[in-house]
Amino acid sequence: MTVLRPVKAGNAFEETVERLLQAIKLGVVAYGDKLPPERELAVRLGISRVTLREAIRALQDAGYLDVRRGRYGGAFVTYVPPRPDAGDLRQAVADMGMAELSDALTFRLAVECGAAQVLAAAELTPAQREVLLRRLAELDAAPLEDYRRLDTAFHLSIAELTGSTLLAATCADARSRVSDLLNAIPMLQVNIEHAAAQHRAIVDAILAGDPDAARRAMSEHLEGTAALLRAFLA
Amino acid sequence: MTVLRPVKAGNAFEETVERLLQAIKLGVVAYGDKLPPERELAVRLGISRVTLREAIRALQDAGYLDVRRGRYGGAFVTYVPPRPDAGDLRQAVADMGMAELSDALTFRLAVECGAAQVLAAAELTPAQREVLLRRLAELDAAPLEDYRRLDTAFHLSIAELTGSTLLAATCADARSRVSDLLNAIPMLQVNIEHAAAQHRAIVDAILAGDPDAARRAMSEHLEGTAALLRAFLA
DNA sequence: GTTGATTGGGCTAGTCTCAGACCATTGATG
DNA sequence: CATCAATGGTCTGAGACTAGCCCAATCAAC
Repeated sequence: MTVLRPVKAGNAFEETVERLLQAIKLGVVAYGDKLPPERELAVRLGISRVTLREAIRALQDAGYLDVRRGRYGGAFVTYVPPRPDAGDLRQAVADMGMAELSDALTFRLAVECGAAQVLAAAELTPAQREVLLRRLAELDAAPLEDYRRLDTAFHLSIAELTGSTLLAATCADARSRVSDLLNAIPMLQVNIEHAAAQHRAIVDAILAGDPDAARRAMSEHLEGTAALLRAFLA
Repeated sequence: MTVLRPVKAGNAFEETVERLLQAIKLGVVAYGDKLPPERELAVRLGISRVTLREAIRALQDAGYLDVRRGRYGGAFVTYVPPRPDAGDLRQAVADMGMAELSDALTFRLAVECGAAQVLAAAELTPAQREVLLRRLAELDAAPLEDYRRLDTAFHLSIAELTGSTLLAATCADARSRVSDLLNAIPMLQVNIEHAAAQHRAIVDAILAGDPDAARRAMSEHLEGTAALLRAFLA
């Protein structure tokens, strides 16, 4: 009875902290950027300013944000992803539990492959093709410290370009469930080159309008990082 | 910025009504069945009994439930899916909006194809194979009034068998977003036979361990119903 | 019948969340 | 240096939601 699951994950405060953390860790707001003004953000998140402020305060205490008052003030992101470390990885997995990890990886595989397939099956406008190619180029040209963020942006673009906000939100959710783990994997040059070739294959298949190839390329790519994860746990 | 979307869709009461309606319309609790006792259900939904009772009361007033007190009492489902009708369909689409409909169809296509692919790529136990075949057989043998419910059960089984509760919940959500529309499509014998062949193809591909074929079969099946929808709107 | 277990019905005190108003700080601009 | 717009900081009263408790109805079992 998967449908009679909890209606809400936690209280508004916890949910908000989680969501802001997601935005920060996925790099939607990069280091040095600031969040939208409280009044605006509260409306977008569908919560009161009081609750939002409590969440921001918690993230400030935890060292993710630096809040400054006055005009041109705001909540600035101070978080930098930790240096990849196999110990952190084991810790992150332990926090999460193997069952939940497996669930998250399966979930991500399914929704991202689904997004790639759907996008490949759609007729893309020149503007959409351009977005995809630009994200790919940015990722290829990325300095190491921006790699994760731009990789995330690339993957999320595929879902967003399908035009389905539900799918985009689901892919963002799936990604954020494994982001701590991905961030803990040491980035080796050989892996990055391997990933670049896979990214290229995904884009080629989408632009060629080949859903099967797109699915296969995305599947190989994600299985690759899943295998890396398992390798570092063994 | 798809990640800074609302934290919650509505208040607890509305969310609960929606969730119970989902369970009823998807046939998770069939006609004549009763919901779990209030105390138990409230815990499972993560809400207070007061809020749950308000939701049940609303569904009772709307004619979906019949609530009886005392031992062996409970909230019994009285809802029967309306007779398919093209007028209802147009109405349902109008209530929903074309953009949201398109979003929901894309979403469903992506997640269900992803689930089929993942399941085909997994090594299934004999028990899992049996569940899949049983659901298929039940659907083939279904009397017309049970068809929708068993069709839903078949589709959800694919997601559940992947072992990912996240994926199962997402597929249930995707299905429920279009269930009103599916229920409004007149069921012609020729369509049911066509669907049966597609269901068979999906199961065959999964049992054969062929993710590409599974994806393709699911995609064709869902595009078929999507095309039916569009046809009835033209 | 009487009993007892199970289930819905209802009340209360306390916490969480909200909307809205007002205050305090900052810094660009004139 | 004075102004002022933008932004975070704070308070309050109202409503939503919760946990926990007890009451009322029903019906199988004895």
